[in-house]
Amino acid sequence: MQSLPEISEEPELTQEAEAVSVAPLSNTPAFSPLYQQIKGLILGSLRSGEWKPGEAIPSEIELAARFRVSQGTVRKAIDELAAENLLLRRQGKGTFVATHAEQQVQFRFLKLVPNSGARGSEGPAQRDIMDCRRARASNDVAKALALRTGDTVLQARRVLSFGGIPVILEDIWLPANPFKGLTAERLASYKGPMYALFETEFNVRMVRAEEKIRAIAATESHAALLKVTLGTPLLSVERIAYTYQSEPMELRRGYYRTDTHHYQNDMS
Amino acid sequence: MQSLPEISEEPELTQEAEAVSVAPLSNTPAFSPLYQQIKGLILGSLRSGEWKPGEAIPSEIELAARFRVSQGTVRKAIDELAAENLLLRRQGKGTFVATHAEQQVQFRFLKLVPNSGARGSEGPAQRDIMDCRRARASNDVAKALALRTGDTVLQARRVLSFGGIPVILEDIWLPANPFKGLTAERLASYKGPMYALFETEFNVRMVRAEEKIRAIAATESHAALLKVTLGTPLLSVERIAYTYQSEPMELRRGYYRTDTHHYQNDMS
DNA sequence: CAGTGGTCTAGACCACACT
DNA sequence: GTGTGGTCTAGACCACTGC
Repeated sequence: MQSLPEISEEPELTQEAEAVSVAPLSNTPAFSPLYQQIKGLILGSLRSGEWKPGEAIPSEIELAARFRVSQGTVRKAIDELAAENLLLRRQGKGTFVATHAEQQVQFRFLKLVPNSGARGSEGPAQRDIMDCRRARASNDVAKALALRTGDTVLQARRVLSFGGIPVILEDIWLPANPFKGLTAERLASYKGPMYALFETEFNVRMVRAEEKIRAIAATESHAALLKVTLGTPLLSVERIAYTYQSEPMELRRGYYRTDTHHYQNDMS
Repeated sequence: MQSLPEISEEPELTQEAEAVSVAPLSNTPAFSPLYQQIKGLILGSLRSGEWKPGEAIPSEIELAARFRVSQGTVRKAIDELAAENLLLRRQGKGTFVATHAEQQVQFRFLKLVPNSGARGSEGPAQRDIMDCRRARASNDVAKALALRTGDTVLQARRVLSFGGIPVILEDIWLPANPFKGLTAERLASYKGPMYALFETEFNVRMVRAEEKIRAIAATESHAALLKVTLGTPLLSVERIAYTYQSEPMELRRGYYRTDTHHYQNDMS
């Protein structure tokens, strides 16, 4: 493993640099390229909030000087972070911390689109918060959020409507601690994606998500809120969203009507 | 736009090289970096079958010499093709044309996994071909496959079972021409993924796929073949698979039971 | 104009696989 | 050892943005 050069002028980074570069050069069981170590340092600055979502990070040349590596090495680290949608490169302007509060990526984790229509061709969604209260984590909720059964969680329920038609019913669970002070009123009054609110108000940025999809029959409460008949087939979408690295920060159980919309998944 | 150097020793490539490099250097409306042009040339060789799935392509040094560019430029072109799962890099061995006939990517486009069990923990799938015949393309089938209504297509139906339980019912449509000679017997006797058979027998490699997912109620024929009761909610998965570039080559309508399995989608 | 990211090159060296 | 891909560097130049 190559060692990062010592960075005595950057006291807040020295510790991290030492933490990732310890092993000698040859025959190391876990070889880690320099650019991966740089990537880890940048990730650390993102996690610590040194650069906030939407802001520009230092230029490649500055970062190369700070870490005492070549610009090409910094570039490769940034390339990977940009490929993971954590950073956004803009030629001539700089490199920016990605955010959910952008038009182009309004619904980065919502794959439901109108049937045979261009995405978002029907105007913004109407969001109706039905409920938001503190509760105790059940077994499965605790497991999904890496909490202990009985820990306090925030639980919310909302309906998303498009063109006046209710299409999505969502139950949302959040760990209480990072989201202290979140209320139904705050949720209801916020215009824009919920994940953007999480960023600006609670400094929580969702970076990755896993979804498990099943087909179920609408129960009475589903039917009432989505205005369908009892037993209508619905998509059940269970999503766990993660922050930087792999800390689960949200559990969301969605129920989607698929008469006017469908779940779109492109693979390559 | 930069020009590719002339390659007089490579007659089969000269034409393509000229085709992609015409404009002068400055103020070009459509600037295309050299590595993108190289990527296009490599893609052309893949499409033409110069290198077959599973084979190694020439080394970076050889390709750099052939295209008269530096190794770094070839590397960047290969990097992107590898990121798109068209090539597979193996350190110390070479770069290989990706194939569906590998254990690790057995079901690259099948996202259905057993509930809370490791993927493939239940042994191989049992494939039962129910039908395979020539037919005329209906309106929607023709549109999906970029054919004309009434063109000849091959239509197949099969059931996939895991651990003796039927889980997936699939209707498959293929354009008749590229798959001339495909029979139910050939499908039934082939062990392994269908896409691997397409590669070896028909030189058709599926590279990309789009899926539209809905929840539906099982019809009588669904119920009979999947051994569920009439009206059971099923996932309806309509997939269009594409070959190199963007030619649609397969339409597949799948009906998934989601009692023992679920559709898993990871986003980042 | 200066500053940013983007491309291209050439060379050195490292890690891995096969022989 | 030889050949492959993988990393790192240094420098030159190009394209885009905004002052």
